[in-house]
Amino acid sequence: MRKKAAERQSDILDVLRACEKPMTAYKILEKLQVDEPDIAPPTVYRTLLALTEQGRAHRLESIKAFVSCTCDHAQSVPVLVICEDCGAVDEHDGSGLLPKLSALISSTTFRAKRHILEIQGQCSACLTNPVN
Amino acid sequence: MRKKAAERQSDILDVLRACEKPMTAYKILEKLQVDEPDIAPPTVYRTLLALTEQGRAHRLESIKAFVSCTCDHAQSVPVLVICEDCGAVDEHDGSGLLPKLSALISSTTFRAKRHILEIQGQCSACLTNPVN
DNA sequence: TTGAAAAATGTTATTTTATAAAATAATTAG
DNA sequence: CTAATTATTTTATAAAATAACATTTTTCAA
Repeated sequence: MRKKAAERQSDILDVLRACEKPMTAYKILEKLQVDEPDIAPPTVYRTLLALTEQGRAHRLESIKAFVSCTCDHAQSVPVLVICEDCGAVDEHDGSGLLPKLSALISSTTFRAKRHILEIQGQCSACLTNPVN
Repeated sequence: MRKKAAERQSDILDVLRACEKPMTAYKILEKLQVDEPDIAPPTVYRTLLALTEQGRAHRLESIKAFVSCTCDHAQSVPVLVICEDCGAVDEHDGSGLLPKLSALISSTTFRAKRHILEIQGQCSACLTNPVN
């Protein structure tokens, strides 16, 4: 019995939500394989592609991992703040940056399709409690 | 006879500059192997790490490739604009975005170490001349 | 209905990207 | 010098991603 795409998508979102930290595609695969041992990488990648296109999940390009979206899925400029120490990720809406961003590149009349904004550093918890 | 790190770094920068488009680590490796057939991936990755830490090259996280820096190497916020069609990359200085960016995340007192700003879309040349 | 075409999903195998660990060479302090 | 340290290379493998093909499901015209 095969699953519908929508069901796979919510399965994967459940996995992402169950773990507060970002997960790699292969970590997600492992979790899914507990119940369905025959799932293979392309299934996970295809589903993650659909989820990110819908804005229901985000791909953290700089660390090759995924998180579920915690903001408005329709937002165009997610800003993903990643703690290098504990791995926690916080999401913000960066739409307010768009005017400045387009001003930066306006001279080249570039048509922007996707904005990738990731900030790496230390979160307040890890700054307070350096051992982690 | 082995090469000094500085020499490797300028070799790789030369390779990057010779090709205006971004190059993957393995493409760079191929070019280096023309002259030095025994070079292996770790040498390339180690050198690229040094170059990116110095700000003399940038890693395009969203396309897993590298370009030489064309702006001020000391700048803290490179904005890399990537054309999805022709692959060309343009670099801008995004330091002006810092106030707004930190305002976005100030509530969490996050200590930012690295800003990743990449914009994907179509450059003016590809918009004008759709076939590419 | 039904079965041919299209769309969605699954499977196998491979490619691409990246790094761990061990080996070797160079450098430096005593 | 030469032992200890550091830097670099080499070998091997791990991790991430996708191509190509196979199968199943759905759709919809006849």
